[in-house]
Amino acid sequence: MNAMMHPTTDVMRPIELRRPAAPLRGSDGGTDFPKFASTRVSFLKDRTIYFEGDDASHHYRVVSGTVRLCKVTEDGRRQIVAFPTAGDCFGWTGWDSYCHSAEAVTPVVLEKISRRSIEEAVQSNPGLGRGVLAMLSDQLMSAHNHFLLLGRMTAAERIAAFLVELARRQDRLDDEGGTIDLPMSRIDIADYLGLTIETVSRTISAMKRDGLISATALGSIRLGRSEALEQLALAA
Amino acid sequence: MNAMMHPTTDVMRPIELRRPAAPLRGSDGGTDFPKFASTRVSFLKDRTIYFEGDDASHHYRVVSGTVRLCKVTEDGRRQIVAFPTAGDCFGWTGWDSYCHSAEAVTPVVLEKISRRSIEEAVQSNPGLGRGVLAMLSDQLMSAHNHFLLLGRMTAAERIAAFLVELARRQDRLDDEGGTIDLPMSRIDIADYLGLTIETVSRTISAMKRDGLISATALGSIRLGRSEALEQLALAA
DNA sequence: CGCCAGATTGATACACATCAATTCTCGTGG
DNA sequence: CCACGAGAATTGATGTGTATCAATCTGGCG
Repeated sequence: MNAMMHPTTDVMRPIELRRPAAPLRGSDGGTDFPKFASTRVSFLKDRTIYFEGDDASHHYRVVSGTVRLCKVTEDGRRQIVAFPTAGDCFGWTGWDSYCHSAEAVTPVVLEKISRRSIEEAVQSNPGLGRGVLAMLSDQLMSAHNHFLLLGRMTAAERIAAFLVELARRQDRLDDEGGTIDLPMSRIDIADYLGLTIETVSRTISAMKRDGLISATALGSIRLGRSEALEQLALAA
Repeated sequence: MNAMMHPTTDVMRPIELRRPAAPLRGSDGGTDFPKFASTRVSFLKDRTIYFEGDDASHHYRVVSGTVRLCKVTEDGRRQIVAFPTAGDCFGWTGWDSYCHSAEAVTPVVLEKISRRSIEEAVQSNPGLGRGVLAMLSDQLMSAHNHFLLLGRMTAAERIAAFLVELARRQDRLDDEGGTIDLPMSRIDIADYLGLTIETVSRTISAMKRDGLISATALGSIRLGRSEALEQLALAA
């Protein structure tokens, strides 16, 4: 387990498609994060949005698509920290540089907000700060839940928790037999859950055998009796 | 691994020793968290400060001692989320109730700040919000680092990272042969690092054999050649 | 001095990692 | 439209790091 497991290198530089600014947009899904003046940018699948260590000049909000935030050790071990999707924010930091990299899992469209403009806006309008605060609090809480997953849950429980989380975020938890999207690869899932691809694959296969889930195509999964999954995911 | 590992139940109710309020205190260690009007409270070792699910009415700042923040599953598996010490804050949440419990590892003295007073203060003085923001950002970054530890590091690496973290927080990293405090039990360490007591114990013993560390008494450890430890802890 | 919770150490089990083929998927070009 | 190729996913065989079970040891305290 010690040595490198799935080295993931990425030497592609982001390509930014500058679009006309669309300041103070209306409200689409996600949290009630305040609306700042923003620029639209797009990234192709697997392109890097920023690298760990880059100057943390901007904050992002996902308009569409899925992003992955990664930390990588010197010897190539990778841990995915979050999968922001439509409505989610990322790239906020109290430091000068990002402490993880951000990559496009699917083609993505983002709102890019300069750090300075946020700081100025918050300065002049304290109410805005609350939105940022709420966002950070939520992310911290999710992080703490993920601690429990990474530190104390079995492979099956991690997968179940992951699927339930996805279903919830896609509003498909209550749909019986609802089909959820799995936009990311097995490697991404493994690196998010602290497992290997093989274990992820085997566990998903076992769940299919047991009738917990079924799949038509790769990249989507149907939940059969989601209660059983929630049971496994157990939460607190 | 599935079933309960080290069930930890705590049915003690907090005992609060109300002291004269000491509002707007001077600056002692830790981050530059703004000073709000606060009440001093003390807790004996192993007393619970609040339970997960309790009404999140207050925010805390550690004056002295060490606290542990815990999440526990139904079947008794526990994950410690952080060990706040002097200067650190905890208990902030965007929700109505706490999403983890807080317990005194050692006897502790805390500053207790009502949630409302923070919100009012931030409302009237936007500058204060920045301090809270910085605190949350820092905690989120630590959380992401801990992801890497829980998801991708070996037992030896986790212990090394833990000791280096402690040494750094106690400003003993550069002291050659500096002695650091280990105020928490092996169980606490295990539940923080996602291991078992036995593995923690074995790993520490091995490190002693290898001359990485040495110990005079339980509860304190001397680092012999901290570079080797930092090497193991590898970070990003 | 003897008790007892916590820590250490030992023997063994097992969940997941690792190594190694196969088999799918899906984009591409004939 | 189908054959082809390549990367991704699955499946199998085996290894190993850590959990589990079980004593034994240690150190603080009445």
